[in-house]
Amino acid sequence: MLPRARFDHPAFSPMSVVTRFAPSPTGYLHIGGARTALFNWLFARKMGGKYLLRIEDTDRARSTPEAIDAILDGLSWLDLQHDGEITYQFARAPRHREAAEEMITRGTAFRCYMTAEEQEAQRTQAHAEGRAIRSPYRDGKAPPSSDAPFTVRLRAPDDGEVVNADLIQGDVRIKARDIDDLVLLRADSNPTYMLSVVVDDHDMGVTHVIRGDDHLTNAARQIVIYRAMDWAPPLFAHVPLIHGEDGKKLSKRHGAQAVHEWRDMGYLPEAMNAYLMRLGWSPGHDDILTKEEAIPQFEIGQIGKAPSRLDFKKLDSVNAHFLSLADDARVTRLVEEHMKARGDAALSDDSRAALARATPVLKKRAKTIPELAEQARFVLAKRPLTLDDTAKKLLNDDFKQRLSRLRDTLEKEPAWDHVPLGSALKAFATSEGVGLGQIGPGLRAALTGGTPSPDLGQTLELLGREEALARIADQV
RNA sequence: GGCGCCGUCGUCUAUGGGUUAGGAUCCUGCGCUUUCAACGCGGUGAAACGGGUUCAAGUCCCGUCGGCGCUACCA
Repeated sequence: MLPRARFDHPAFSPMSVVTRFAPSPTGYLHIGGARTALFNWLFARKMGGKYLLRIEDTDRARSTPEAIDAILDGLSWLDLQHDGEITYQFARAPRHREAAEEMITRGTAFRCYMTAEEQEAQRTQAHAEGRAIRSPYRDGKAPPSSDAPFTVRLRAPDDGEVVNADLIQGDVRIKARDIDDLVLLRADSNPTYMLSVVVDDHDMGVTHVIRGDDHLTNAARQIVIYRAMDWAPPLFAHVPLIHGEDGKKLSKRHGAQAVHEWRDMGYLPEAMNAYLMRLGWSPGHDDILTKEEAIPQFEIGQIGKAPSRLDFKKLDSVNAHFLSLADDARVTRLVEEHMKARGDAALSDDSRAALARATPVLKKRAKTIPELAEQARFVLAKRPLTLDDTAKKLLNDDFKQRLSRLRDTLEKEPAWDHVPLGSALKAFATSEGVGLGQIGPGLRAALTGGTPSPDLGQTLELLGREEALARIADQV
């Protein structure tokens, strides 16, 4: 069992900050969850505190080991390492029951013997009266029989209001009449989410609960549970949700929601982090920053209250930024993996080397890995090249004469480097009495068959002397 | 239905009552130029609506509209 909390007083020092990310393993790591994890991680690092991970698997029917792996995978891809051991919530059910029992003893919770029908009737009545549901057993009404099944319910406050001084949303006040006698222990004696979160957050010493604002109204109900146990509640920060490009709640039809899908689409984890952190949060000046750069600047109070939308175009540009900065060998590997995943034949050693040579140039020009793979086609193409229609037109008989002369010039080039090669091209154009516009497109057609490629000097260099000259020779 | 939260360019956002409402991205014009990009310089584009408080409101208050959440023996 975990040690009891040592943070029963809100006057903790910054060093004692404890945050947590608490996903339920019923699917993949959602990008909204990823951002929540990021915010928790950022805040803990900023404060020199701890960032904990808890798997909320109390829903036995919907929780799966595969989902746990997927979530752990996603978090590790994003390099969001948690401190300490992972807490599995279901394993702590005995402790949760113990807390429920304690509340019964304290008189802040009670056994409720309502049948499903009675409950439905109560619900209807509460609905009609515009208030939350209350149990007839809350004040000690005798059970219908000694062996009647029961749930354990929280005894909601009779009057007053509960105030959550939310770090993002400001003071949120809920009146007592709107707080229900919620179920703490089910009839099978398993704890509900509402009980488990409170007990676990308390026992784990969580000081700041940063989560999606779908939990905003739950905070008030949870505060009541803290009071029922005579525990000091943590500080809450409810982050607005992320919506799809159409402004609607994220759902299946928006496509990619899981982080592994973004990885497969060729986005870099550092780009995902940079993009996600700026959804709802702004440091004021910098637009693109790594999570390490964000640590000192991170402020919960700077998180906006309005939901934000996904914008793939913006993500693309953020990804382009990090792609151009990424390590060459890593990018090359990612491109290879992408080509393999899309079903291409494995690269020969020569092709792999050619790709590796091209990566430093190409990574500056591409937004994503698939796009880079597309731009690398010209290096990987095998002779004789297949020409597209434009290339065929460019390579007419007249031009072939000129191409032949260019080849002779190029052959004499001592250094096969893009700078002198570029100069040689200009000098050749001058000697032919034409502009580069009369040379470039045709040469490129011969060199690539029509697919896009970088600057011609670069293209020649990346192809290598032998291959470049051979491709030209193929066309004259 | 009840309760709660939200509402600045298309999008992400800055703006602690007084600004020509700033930046990024997208779109777009021009430049560079051998394609495509990249890059450089410009441009279009915003305070949901209506009241009020105030000398002064995007900023404070109220209402309307719109979006979202909770209202489960899901989390």
